[in-house]
Amino acid sequence: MTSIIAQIKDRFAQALTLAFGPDWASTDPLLAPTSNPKFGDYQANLAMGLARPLQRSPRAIAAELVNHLQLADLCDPPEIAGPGFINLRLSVAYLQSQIQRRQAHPRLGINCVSQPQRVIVDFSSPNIAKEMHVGHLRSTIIGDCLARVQEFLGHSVLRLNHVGDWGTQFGMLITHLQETCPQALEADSGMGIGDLVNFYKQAKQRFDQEPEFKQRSRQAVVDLQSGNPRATRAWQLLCKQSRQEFEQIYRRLDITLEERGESFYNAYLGAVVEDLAAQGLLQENEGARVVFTQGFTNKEGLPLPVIIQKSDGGYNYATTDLAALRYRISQDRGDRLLYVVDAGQSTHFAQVFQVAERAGWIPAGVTLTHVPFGVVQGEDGKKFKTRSGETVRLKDLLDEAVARARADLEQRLALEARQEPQELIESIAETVGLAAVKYADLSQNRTSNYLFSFDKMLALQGNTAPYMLYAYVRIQGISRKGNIDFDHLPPTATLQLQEEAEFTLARHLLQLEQVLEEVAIDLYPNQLCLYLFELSQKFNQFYDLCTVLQAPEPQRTSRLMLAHLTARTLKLGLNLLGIAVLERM
RNA sequence: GGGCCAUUAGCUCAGUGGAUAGAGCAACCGCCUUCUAAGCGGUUGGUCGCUGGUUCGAGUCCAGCAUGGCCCGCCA
Repeated sequence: MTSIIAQIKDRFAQALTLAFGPDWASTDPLLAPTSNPKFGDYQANLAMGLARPLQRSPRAIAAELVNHLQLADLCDPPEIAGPGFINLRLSVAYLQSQIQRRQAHPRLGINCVSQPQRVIVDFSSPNIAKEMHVGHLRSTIIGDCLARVQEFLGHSVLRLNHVGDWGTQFGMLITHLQETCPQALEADSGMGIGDLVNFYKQAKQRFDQEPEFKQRSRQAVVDLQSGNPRATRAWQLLCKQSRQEFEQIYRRLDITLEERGESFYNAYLGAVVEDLAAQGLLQENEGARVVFTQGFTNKEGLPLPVIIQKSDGGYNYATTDLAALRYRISQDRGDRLLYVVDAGQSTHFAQVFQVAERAGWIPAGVTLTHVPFGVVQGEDGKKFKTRSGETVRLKDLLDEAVARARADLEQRLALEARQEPQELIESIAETVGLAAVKYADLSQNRTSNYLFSFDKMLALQGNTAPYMLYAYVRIQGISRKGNIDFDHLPPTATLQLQEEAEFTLARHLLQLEQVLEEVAIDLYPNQLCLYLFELSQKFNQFYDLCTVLQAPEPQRTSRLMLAHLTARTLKLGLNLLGIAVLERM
C-alpha cells in the first residue's frame, strides 16, 4: 500500500498536468499535515510559490488546481484558504475504510519496501575491558531502534558491534594480567580476572607511573601483533570476559548484535595501504604514511592528514575504519552504511569517508552516513559522572531505574490496596524502568546534547514511556473487563465514527506509515516517539469521553475496533523503539 | 587560530520556508457511584541569542557577531 500522502501527491501531479501542462507535473505539491486540525488533515502549499512563474495570483492557481484534482475517493472537497493554501480533509468513508483495512492487516497496512536495501548499522561498540557507560547506552539504544525500523520496513539489516578489541591499550592489559594473575592464563583454568574495570584502572596507573612497566607493555603490543601465543591467550581471555559482561547488558536490553571487533579487520589493513599507495593518495610525512584530506586544517592552519600507518609501522583506527568500510561494501554487500557514533567523531568520519570516496571505493548507489548524537551531560551541564567523578556503570544505572519504578509501583499498589504477586511486581518494574531509560534517550532529537537526569527520566508522568505503557494497559483492561477477544471481533463489524475524539484518534492512527518512512530516511527516532506520545494522548482523550463497554451496539464494537487498533499501533511502535508492552501495571 | 553542533516559556525539549510558535515538567483551578486518576479539562507563562540579508512569507535559508559544548598528527 502506498501511504496516503504518496497517493495524494500522485493526484496533484495529474492535476498539475491538466491545469498547467506536463512541464509542471513534477512540481512538489508541498504536502504536509496541517498546522492546525481546523484546516483538515493535509495542506498543499505549492500555489504561493507558483504565483511568480505562472504570473497569476496564488488563489487563482489554487482554484485551478482544485478544479482538476480527482480526490473524491479520499477527501472531502478541497478548500482554499488564506493566501492560497489548499486544505484537504479525509472523508469519513475513506477514514473508516482505511481503519478497517489496517485492522484486518497483520502489519497494520504497512507493506515492505519494494526495493529492499542491505543496511549495515554500526552501533554500541564498547571497548574491551572498559565499562559500558551512558555514551554507549545512547549508541546502543538509538542504533537498535534504527535497525528495528529498517528491518520492519523490509530492508536486510546487518547489526555490527565494532568493539574496541585491538590497539595499544592491550599492551598494558596483557602485561598486567601476566604479572598479577598468571594462573588465569593456564589452559582450562576457568579463572576470571575479577572486576575488569578496576583491572583496567590498575593497569593504566602502572602504565602512567612505572617506566619499566610501560616498556614491557610496548613489547606486549608487538608480541600480540606478531601472534605470540601467550599474548594472544591473554588477549582472548580479556575479550572473553568483557564479552560476557556486555552480553548481560544486551540480553537485559533485548539488543541483538553481531560482534565483529576491530581485530577482525587486521588481515585487511595492508591492502588499504597498498591501494592508497597505488592511487598516489598516500604521502610520507614525519615518518608516517598519511592521506591529506581537503577542507580540514589543524591548529596551525596546515592541511590535516589522516594517518594511515604510523611511523612505527602500526595502524590507527582510521585505517581500521577504512578496511571495515571496504569489507562491508564488498563482502557484506552493504548499500547503506550507518555509523551510530557520537558527534565528537564527525571530523573523523568526514575524513574517512572522503578518503574512501577519493580512492573510488564507494560504488554508485552506496551511501555512507555518520548518525551522530550529542554528548551525555549531568544536571550541572558537565560530562555525566557520579558525584565522586567516576563513570556511571550501565548496570547500576539500569538497576536504579528499575528500583525507582518498583518503588513507584509499590506506593501505588499500597494506595489502591491492590495485592499483586511479587513476581509480577518485579517484572513490571523491570519493563517500566528499562522503558523509561530507553524512551528518555530516544525521545530527544539525537543531535542535541542529552541532559541525563534520573529524576526526570523516571518521572512517570508526561512524555514518558510509562505514559504510553499505561495507555496500552488501559486497552487491555477493557478486554479483560468485558471478556473481549480483540482478535475475534464479529467479522461483520463496521467502524462508525461519531464523536470528535473518535475522529481525532482515527485520523492519527492513519499516520503511522508516514512517520515510519520518515524515520527510516531521516534517522530521527524522536519522530516516532512524538507520534506515539500524541497517539497515547488522543487515546486517553477518547477513553475519557467515550465509554466503550457500556456503549450500545453498533458503537460498542466500533469503539472496540478503534481501541484494538490503537493497542496494536502502540505495541508495534514501542517495539520498534525496543520497548516491551505490559498487560497490566 | 580553524571546523562541527547548539542557543525557542521558570526548567527539559519539539518544531518539514507557510496560517495565531507547541509539548512535558513546575505553579494555580476543576473532574473518580462509570472500562486502572501513572488519567482528562482549564489558567498562567515567548524580543524564537543579537544584527543584517534572501523571500509573497523566516524559529526554519544565507552572512556577521555573542555565548556554550565537542573536535583539530601518529589513542580509539
